[in-house]
Amino acid sequence: MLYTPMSHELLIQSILKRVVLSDKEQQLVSGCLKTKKLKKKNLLYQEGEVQHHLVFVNSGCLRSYSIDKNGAEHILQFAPSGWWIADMKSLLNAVPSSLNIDAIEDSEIVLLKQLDIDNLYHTVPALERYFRILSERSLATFQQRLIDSLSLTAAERYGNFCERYPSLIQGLPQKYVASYIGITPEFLSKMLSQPMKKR
Amino acid sequence: MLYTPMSHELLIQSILKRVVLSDKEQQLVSGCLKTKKLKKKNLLYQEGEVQHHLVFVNSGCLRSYSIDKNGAEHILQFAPSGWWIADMKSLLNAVPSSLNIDAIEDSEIVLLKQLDIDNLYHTVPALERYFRILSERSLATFQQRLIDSLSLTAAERYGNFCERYPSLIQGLPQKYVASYIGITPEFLSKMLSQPMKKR
DNA sequence: CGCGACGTTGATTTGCCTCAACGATTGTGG
DNA sequence: CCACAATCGTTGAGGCAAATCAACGTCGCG
Repeated sequence: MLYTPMSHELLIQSILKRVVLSDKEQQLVSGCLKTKKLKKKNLLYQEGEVQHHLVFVNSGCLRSYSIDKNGAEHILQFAPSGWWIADMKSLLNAVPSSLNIDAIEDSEIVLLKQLDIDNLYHTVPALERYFRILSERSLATFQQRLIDSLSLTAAERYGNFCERYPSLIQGLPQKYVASYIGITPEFLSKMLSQPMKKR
Repeated sequence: MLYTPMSHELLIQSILKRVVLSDKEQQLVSGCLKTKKLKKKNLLYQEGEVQHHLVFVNSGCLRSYSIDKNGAEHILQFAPSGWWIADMKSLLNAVPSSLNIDAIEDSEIVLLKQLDIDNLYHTVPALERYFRILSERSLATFQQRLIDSLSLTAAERYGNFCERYPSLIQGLPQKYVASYIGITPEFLSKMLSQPMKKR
């Protein structure tokens, strides 16, 4: 008798929200998953390593970020509970990543190897639809974010961030928000103390 | 007796490079395609319209761009021959687009309705794999571009652009390159006239 | 030919960064 | 439970990358 471990529940639910999986198919997916705990500030992946896993967040929150030549961090993505995170370039091409991924809170995560995903596409065809949908939606999000970074001021980008991720803001250090919208913590602090300009 | 119009050849080839399609399946896809010619500077989609089509470029070159509140254009994407282009947010959610799409050269394009795509996923399952792969790769590209825009200087971004799209540069007005990498045409001109700093 | 789009150049401005110093808060080990 | 260090946010002075505005030369094209 097979069963699905508790720590895979959230991930399976995420899939079932988008596509239909038989019990058997759920087992096949579940069989490829590895659960892991990650303490706050601990690195999962470091710049220079090849990232072989898609990462699903059960609880807590991760972030991916690059470090520029001056040592400054630039956050590409936050991944709270229920979200996936990965460096797609490294994952797809099996090349060394230029991103770091770490936990910003104590977290429980689920790892899925890219190799296993490619196999699962044959045994669980619906999974291909799931990841197509996910990729498309993620693509839409990154397109929008790039447009914003090209055409909006820092204050407007901050406003957008607050609107789009109101729940993330709670307990998130300001300097992470600054890094995400592409400004320094000092400048964000000054922005917030001023009499809130338009937008 | 069915056959595939010439103007669908390049698109079908693009699919066959990634997945296997039977003759019958090729016909099914081909049956949903609409070819169209677009003269230089002519708009295909305008800000505020809902974009219902994925667009494949047979020849020529298109661009997608937003216009900010000061009237400045910001180019999100170039699409030369063999590339797809669309505003994913508008396409997926059927909401008004914030992007314009126009031709920067006389072009021939092929249109594919989002509704037809969704139907084709049932009759041509391999198509789902094709678009999954495309979305993932596009996602990787946009992730990288966002990292670059967060962590690199204008000169470095220009260098990257030249490395990544050497063939695009030919005949492309400088102001479009400037808009793509997120600077003004004046500043790009000054950068290029100066004794080429590091990188 | 003449007009409009493009690139160039210079003077000036500005949005955001850098560096440095300083409280406040958190958390940690003794 | 306190003392101390580390982390975080704040504030100020000064600096720089890139924008703005304007003028001008050139080229391609109708």
